[in-house]
Amino acid sequence: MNKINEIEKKWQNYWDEHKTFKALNDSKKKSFYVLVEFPYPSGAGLHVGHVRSYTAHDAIARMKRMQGYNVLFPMGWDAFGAPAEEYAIKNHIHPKEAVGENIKTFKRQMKTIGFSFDWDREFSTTDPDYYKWTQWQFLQFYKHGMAYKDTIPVNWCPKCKTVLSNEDAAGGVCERCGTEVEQKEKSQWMLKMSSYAEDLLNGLDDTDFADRVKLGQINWIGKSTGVEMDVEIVGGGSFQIFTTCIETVFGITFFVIAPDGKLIKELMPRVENKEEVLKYIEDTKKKSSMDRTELNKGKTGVEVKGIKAINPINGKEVPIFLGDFVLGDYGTGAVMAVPAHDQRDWEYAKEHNLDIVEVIEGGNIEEKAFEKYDYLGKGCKLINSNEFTGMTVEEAKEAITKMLEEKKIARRVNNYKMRDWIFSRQRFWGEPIPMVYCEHCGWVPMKEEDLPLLLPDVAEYEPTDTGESPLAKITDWVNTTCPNCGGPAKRETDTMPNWAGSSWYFLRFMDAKNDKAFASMDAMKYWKRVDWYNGGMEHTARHLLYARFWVQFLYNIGLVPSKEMIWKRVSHGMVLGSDNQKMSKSKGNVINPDDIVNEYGADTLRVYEMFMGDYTQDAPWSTDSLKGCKRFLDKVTRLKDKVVDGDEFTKDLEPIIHKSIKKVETDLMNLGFNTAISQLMILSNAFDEKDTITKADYNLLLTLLNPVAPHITEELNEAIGYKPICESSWPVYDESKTIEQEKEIAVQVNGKVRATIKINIDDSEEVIKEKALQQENVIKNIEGKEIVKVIVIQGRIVNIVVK
RNA sequence: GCCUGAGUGGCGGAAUAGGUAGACGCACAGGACUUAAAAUCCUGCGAGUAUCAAAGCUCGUGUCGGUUCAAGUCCGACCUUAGGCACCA
Repeated sequence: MNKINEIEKKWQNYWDEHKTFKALNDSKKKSFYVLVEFPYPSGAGLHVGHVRSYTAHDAIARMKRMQGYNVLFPMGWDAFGAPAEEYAIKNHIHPKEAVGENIKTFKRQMKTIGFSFDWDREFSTTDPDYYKWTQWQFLQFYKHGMAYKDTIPVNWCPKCKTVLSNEDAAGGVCERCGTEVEQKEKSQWMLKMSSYAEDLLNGLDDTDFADRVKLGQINWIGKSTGVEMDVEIVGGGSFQIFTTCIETVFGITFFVIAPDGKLIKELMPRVENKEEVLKYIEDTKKKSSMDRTELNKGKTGVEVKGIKAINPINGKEVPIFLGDFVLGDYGTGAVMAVPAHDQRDWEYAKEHNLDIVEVIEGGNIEEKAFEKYDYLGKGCKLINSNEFTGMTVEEAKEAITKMLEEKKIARRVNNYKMRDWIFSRQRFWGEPIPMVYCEHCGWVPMKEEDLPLLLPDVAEYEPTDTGESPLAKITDWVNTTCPNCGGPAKRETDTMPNWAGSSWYFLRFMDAKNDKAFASMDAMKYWKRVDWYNGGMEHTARHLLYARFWVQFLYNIGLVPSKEMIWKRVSHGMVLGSDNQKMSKSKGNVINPDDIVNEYGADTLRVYEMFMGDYTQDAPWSTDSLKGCKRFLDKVTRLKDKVVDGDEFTKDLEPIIHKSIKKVETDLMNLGFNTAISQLMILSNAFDEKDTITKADYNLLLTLLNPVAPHITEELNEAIGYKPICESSWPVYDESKTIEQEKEIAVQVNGKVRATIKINIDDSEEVIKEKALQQENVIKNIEGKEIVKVIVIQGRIVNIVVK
């Protein structure tokens, strides 16, 4: 162990022994809750990317403590999940053990880097004491009608043998293994998240998420406002369609319905070409969602013969088609097709030789559809639309909707892309779903007092070929009695998705040891909310949405104090390899934080990761740059030799000192970590130019640097005989002292800098003007020209406009 | 296709409400100290042009226009690039 590591160890022990970072639930101080996403403890150990965001928020936590806040900065483990299970299958080690080992490694690494977590609140989502409450909350969802079983076509990964949520199957491939996803009918637990769509949208107003985060949420929820319209079928019956472009209703030349929807099943008895239709339905099922969403594959479909629909606006009979571009689970599962004004419909019409009727003028429908993106807001007018002809699109939209509403054949509705949350996984390494199936009573929830429902030890981790969880093989666990009638019953063998445990963990941190409730109302009221939550960009859509949904539900049943429990959400950029590529074993560009700590020390690693660039942006690793940060810390260390007694700041260092306090403080709170460090470098350089500095000067520099480099600063501070920085207060700057008396400003002639002048802060505009006009190079440049005006911006610039 | 970012030296990146573009750091070059190396210190470092040397001058923040006394910053069109969403009616 080198000298640096010894010093770092010394202070880490000091913090441990003194419980320096313990957050109190009964404090009179103002609360401040900083949260970094708890990691999945993978076998690879801590990534330098973790170090970046943890250091950033560690610095904020440390500063806030010094500013007198009771700071909660917790850490835990999101340890359920497929990777641990994959690892178990491969190596025949129980995930519990593998995860336990990984957690040990992560924790050791975090400690050597000196993060100021309150380790007394540590837990893992896999602890029965924790997942007991995850299960308990599931029961609340169930009891309030928010959890239900449904047989639905779901995304099925043939390799992982599991069902994937739409989110996990994004792009038609399994997020985990990249295998193409198939469609399979399965009975699944679902959470009625879609009923919270509007609330989740509105709730964003009660948060301080970064704009790009809010937009991510909004996009994911995917609200569209439109009209639902009834369509009569010739010879009886009707169905509904949803459209956002009711203004094009006169352009309907056919309807398209979803092959996986309910409507076609109802119509089946009347279909003339049953065989053809059934084949198409089967084909659609076989297609993975990859094929189905492939844009350039052409528009397949078959006509549903023997059934015609009536366009409600003009009574015209039009054909009905089956097309797999229409989704059974969005809107009504049926659409009106207006090929003149929708590219998708246009292509379908071309492929199947259907009429194209133009109803909005301004495009060239011979070539392609004239779509809403093209015509909206441009004053385009309707044609071929009876009494609506001549109206602008915007007028017609309203007038047609009104007319249809009056006739009671249409209503204004909203639709959301966000679906209900598929909550079942056919996996072993997850929270067991505390439900029991009884022949007599159906699905019955377990009694709350019987929780937790422990995950049994299994010998085989592989999912069964039928896609059931390995739990299904443990018959003495599966067979149980019905909590309702006492008869024989079977347990649910599916487990919860990985997102479950992470949807409420931030509440548990507020009261981590509570065995009466997931967290007490008092504790939640004291901490109020997560003041600042940081995580990866990849989690800003889903995890955040799930967590917000979970909280809103708990709020609605009176279990949490507010509807939104996360105030500010920011996300960090990735740390890339030095080749500007994502770090990966195969590319050989991975940096192990342990190596850096051993060679350069934790403080250097911390300073470097804060200095490397814009926190919200990706940044490549550079060992050279890291060395530069080591040099900076060495310089700070050497400054100790210049220290002389004195408990006041050196007079002429005062402006830069006060400026530095201000800049470091505001930059840290605005994610400007790199500029905060650069200010500290400037301050050190200013100290270095002096022959001597006072203890007060030095202590100030160390205090400002402490949040980022907590070990070395404590050591140096101790050496000059001051009490530990972690037990001291953050300095307060004096605004009036940040202003420098003398300043150099530029003098421009016609916007071009021609000279600089020194001005005094008290100089009047006249004095400055005069000074500027006396400059040699200014005189040269205005010679023989007429001065139109002289612009003086106090303390900034002089611009002389000449002709 | 839609929605977000981002384009600034050799490199990472600075530039609060438009006001000296390139802070701070890295790399590089020259010098000092040293028997030597490391460490440290000093100087230079956007391009071009001028000069014995300097001052100076011209150009320069992805491209083309515009607004302004003044544009990296504001407006309009576009290009490149990263990410998200995507047959969502």
